[in-house]
Amino acid sequence: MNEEFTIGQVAEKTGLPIHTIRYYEKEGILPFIKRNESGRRIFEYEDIQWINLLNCLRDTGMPIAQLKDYADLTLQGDPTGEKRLEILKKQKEKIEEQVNILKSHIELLNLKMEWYPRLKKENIQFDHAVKAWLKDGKLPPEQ
Amino acid sequence: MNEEFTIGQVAEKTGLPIHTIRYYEKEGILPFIKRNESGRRIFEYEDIQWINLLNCLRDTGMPIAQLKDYADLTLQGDPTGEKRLEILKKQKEKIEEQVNILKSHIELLNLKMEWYPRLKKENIQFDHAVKAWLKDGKLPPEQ
DNA sequence: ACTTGATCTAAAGTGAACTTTAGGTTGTAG
DNA sequence: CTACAACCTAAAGTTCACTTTAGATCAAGT
Repeated sequence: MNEEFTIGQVAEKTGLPIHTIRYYEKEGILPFIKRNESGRRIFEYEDIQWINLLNCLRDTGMPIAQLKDYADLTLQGDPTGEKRLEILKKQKEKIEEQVNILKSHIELLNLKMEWYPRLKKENIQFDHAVKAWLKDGKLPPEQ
Repeated sequence: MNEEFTIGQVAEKTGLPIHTIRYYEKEGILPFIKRNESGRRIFEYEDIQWINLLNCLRDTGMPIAQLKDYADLTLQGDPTGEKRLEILKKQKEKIEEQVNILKSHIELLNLKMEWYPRLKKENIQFDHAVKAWLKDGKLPPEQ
């Protein structure tokens, strides 16, 4: 219980390089980390969870400056919960939208591949005209 | 039909700065753009769709070099459809996972906020111990 | 005590992705 | 015919997010 970790262990668990963890602390987005008597960083399990959240937000394009805002809110404690919730929800919606864009491109590619043999046989291009035929997403019957 | 656009119009429609569009072309990730007699770029509707896909992939962390690979596959035409599909699916799965991570953090925050008044009243910290009680995600009955 | 590996700080360096600058061409409106 | 906005290239500059370097301290094993 209340396990403690060194920076090296945290690097391994989170996939972040040691130097990046120190850099993040300097930027103020790891505001909870304690030190021992000789100045070495001590991480707890919650710090690892926090770093995982940072990783997630970074990987989806949130800049450090915004992470800093989020960290500052978190430092202000529970009363800022609603604001933080808002930020996370917005980010979630943003990346859900990206998922939808990707889905539609995936569908288009699938459609193209389904059409490809037919198009080749009939020597036509998969272009806007063809896409227009495809409103229902099905191949018309072969002539 | 078969509408054509200038770089300025495309910039407006896609949200990318004009200079970035030119930069993207130089990097080889806009391989379909034609020119008029005097060397100006001519964009079609499909080019705008392509840029939207690029934007989506970039916004979710795909580097230019990988976009270049994807563009090269696309240039090779329909036979590389499966490969491209694989790339898009992988990216989609990657960002769906990020959505899940965010969801779990959002839930935790919601939980904290639900608990906050109780914790304050009983003067306890929302910490590991508390989280341990919460396996079922519900508040225990008030004592 | 001595070596070795992990940690520390401060500061300089790097790579990717733009962004700006400089100087030139084009095309439409007055 | 001239102004002026929109376009062009090539090249230098900037920003962000690390990453590396240099030099010091600490902790465990022999």
